[in-house]
Amino acid sequence: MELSKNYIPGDIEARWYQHWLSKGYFNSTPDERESFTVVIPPPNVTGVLHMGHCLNNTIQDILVRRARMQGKNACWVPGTDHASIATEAKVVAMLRERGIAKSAIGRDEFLQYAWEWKEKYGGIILQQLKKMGCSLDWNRTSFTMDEDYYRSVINVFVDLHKKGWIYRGKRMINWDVKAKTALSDEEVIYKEVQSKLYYVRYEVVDSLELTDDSSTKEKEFITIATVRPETILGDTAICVNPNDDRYQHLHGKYAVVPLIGRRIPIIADDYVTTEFGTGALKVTPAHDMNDYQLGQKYNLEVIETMNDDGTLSEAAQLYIGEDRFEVRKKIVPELEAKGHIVKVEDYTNQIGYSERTDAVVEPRLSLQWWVDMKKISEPALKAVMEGEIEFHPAKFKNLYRHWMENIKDWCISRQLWWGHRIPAWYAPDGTYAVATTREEAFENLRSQIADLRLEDIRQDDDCLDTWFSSWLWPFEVFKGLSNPGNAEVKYYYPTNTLVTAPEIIFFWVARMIMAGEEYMKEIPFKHVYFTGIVRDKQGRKMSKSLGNSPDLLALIDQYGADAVRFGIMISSPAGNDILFDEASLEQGRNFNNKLWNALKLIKSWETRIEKSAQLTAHNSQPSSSFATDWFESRLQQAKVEVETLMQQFRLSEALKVLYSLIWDDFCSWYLEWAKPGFEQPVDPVVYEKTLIYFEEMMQLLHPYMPFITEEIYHLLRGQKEDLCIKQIKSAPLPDITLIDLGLFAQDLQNFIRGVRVQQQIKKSEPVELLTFCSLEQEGSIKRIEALIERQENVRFFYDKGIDTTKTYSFFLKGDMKFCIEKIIGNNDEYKKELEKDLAYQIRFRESVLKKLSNERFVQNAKPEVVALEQKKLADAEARIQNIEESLKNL
RNA sequence: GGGAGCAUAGCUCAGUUGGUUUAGAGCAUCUGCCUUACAAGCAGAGGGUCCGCGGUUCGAACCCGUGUGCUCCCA
Repeated sequence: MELSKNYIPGDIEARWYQHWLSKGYFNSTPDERESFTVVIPPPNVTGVLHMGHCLNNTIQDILVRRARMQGKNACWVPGTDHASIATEAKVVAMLRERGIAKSAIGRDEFLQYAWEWKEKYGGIILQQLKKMGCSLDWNRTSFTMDEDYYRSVINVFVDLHKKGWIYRGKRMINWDVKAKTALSDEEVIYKEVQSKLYYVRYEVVDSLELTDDSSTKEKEFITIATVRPETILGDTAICVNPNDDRYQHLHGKYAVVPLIGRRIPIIADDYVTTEFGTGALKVTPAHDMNDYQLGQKYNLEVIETMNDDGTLSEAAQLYIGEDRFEVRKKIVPELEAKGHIVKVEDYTNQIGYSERTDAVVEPRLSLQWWVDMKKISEPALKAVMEGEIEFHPAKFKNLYRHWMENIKDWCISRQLWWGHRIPAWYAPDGTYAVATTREEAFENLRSQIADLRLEDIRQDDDCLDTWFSSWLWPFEVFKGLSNPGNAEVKYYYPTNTLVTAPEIIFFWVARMIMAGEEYMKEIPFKHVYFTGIVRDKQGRKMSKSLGNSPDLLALIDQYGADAVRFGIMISSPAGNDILFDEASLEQGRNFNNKLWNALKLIKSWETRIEKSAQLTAHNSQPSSSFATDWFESRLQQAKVEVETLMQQFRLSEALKVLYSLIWDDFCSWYLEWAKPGFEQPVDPVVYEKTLIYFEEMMQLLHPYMPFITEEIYHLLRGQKEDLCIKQIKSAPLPDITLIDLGLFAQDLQNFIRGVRVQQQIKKSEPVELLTFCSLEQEGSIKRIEALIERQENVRFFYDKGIDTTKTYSFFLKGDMKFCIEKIIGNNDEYKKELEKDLAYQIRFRESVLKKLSNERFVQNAKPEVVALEQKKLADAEARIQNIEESLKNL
């Protein structure tokens, strides 16, 4: 079969993925083997594959494929997340395009459209994962709104409510006026914006009563600074710092709210900073987080001046029904006209925007459902701090602890329809019951309300935060809650490793641990591997709005999935952000090509295997025997290194080890050493061993680059079994002496090549290598002599002696010395070089001498360290002596 | 304002309990080569105030303090 000039990934990748699927390699059923379970962080049904998924899922696939090759029963569960807010937004937008308003069609019809949308687009991302080669068990594909899953979410709500851990409360929340929904703190993005700071003066009066004293004395004013003048209408106090001398005399007095004339108390609290603005703060408890707290403390009136869509309510008295930002524009001139504006300054501040709709977030009081986190979080903190669950890298433990120790209650209601509807039913008088069914809730309510009819009760319109369903993911994908104690959940849970982004350590990781502890009485996973955030070349986070996120499928088409996987892994240390650069994909493609060409070389040997008896006496060929023995040890060494690095989750470094093993050790050194001479036959032993080495390297590389490795494995010789499931054998201990001898051979060859370049000696011109060493050393050199002689076109001479009238280039290794006579070339340049080296060596010797003559060093340092310094000294002295000799002869 | 992390070659990063480190790798750069697997390649070369300052130590990229810069989280 003719192999193409370069590796072409397209067809090969599609073919192998189909083959693996048809063989069912990715499907897992419980058996007697050790399980290795990974659940995918369920991507949004709205999503398409982006670089973050690529990184995250490549890592999971590497772990899963390796586990599968190590004899474990690997099970990687795919699935998607219903993504309440994002999906609802997509469906609303789709309906709007068709001229349909969500409010016009009602809940049931809306949900029909939503399900349609989900069926049509929800699986796209999973299809894309196949392109990347992800070895997921597709029979297990789950969705957070599957029937059983849905019921489990509801049951958890009912259960936590029964335990008293879920409550209903009016709280200041982040309100998205566009989506008309509450947002969690994490869904708010703060941006720096240019605002105006308005200084507004309020008249001061002595009492709450409307006594007309304006004529008798001069009016007094207090000036506050605000960026939100439209909220003045909801003011219920002015607050100053108790120690602020400017306002001492105003404590206990009242201020008059401009335009509407309401009288509000002037209170003192050290929450107020004297330096900011005028040192006087207007307090609007219904529309500011901090003001709300002040309001609670001083029992202030709460006036909600805003509707859920950001327009002003009747309670505002003015501008009713107009948008908050319109009102801001209008109220300023009116205040100005009435003499209330003192001055206006430019001001830069942080304003919260909705992550989903980009609307300015409005702090708003709302009746929401909450989980009391203090009760449920304790075991989850312990599990991580005591190391039952390991974080990689461990630095995220600190972050986790800080959050868990300062945990706030979790607002779990969302004013949306797409999701798990809150199982609470209300009687007309507002009494409510939480239950799994309407009937159950009705029974409960009827015991409290005499003449209640079933049709009178109404279910809560809101649905639950998406994270309230995904925190059950690691066990509910095995129906751990809907079918408790079933064989699958027993076998697969706890899962082994979770791979996710540090951004969702609180939303998801922490909460999964809580749910696992609460409902399975066991941690959900043993290891959490945090990937970095994928950024662009300039370090900006990849986002749709910046348009800096490359089209992953196009990249796969261009470079191949293996190259993309390589590119993203080679520069991706755990927990560090990765700066995505297409150059690394190119490196991946080049690596593919290197592998392909090594394959071509070895295939070309197939027809040249020497079958006659004279060559089968393998031992009579010391050079190829050395090459195979050396590489065997080198391969074993790398295998051990890879195993160690993988265990530490240092996947990027393990890949670097393999890259260097294959490119440098195998292609650059081994193949050159083992290569037969021009038109020479191939030693069958060398050929056989080369195949074994190549196969083993493909096996080690397979988790990273599954497609090309499988392809090469099959092309090397007609294999019946697939690499995908071939079990990795543990490596015997490598022979370090052999590895060192190989390194020495490489150094020596590099020296010869350097001399050739420097002296402009052509490769075709033979060179004499004068060798000075002991008899014992000569034994070792003999092992590498032939291959160096052939590859570098040199001849070794052991007893020729040196002609002291000539100059030489030399190479020292311990007390061995190798010389090549200087034939031509610029003597001045060579002299300069030698002098530079001499100066360096002398300085180096001095520094070592200084150390060794320091008594305290010799006394305190470990003997090995001292011995090492002594060896350094000896080496330096030998070098100096040789350089001086050479200089003398110049 | 509170907390955390990071700073090593042009870029991305290794550097394990302080001693083969007057510091490594990959990529990029420069020079020479279409050499019988590979120019998506081969052979060579250059490139560093280990962020600044101070301390501990016989010895510091590494430990301690401090300053600066960047990033993130919380408010």
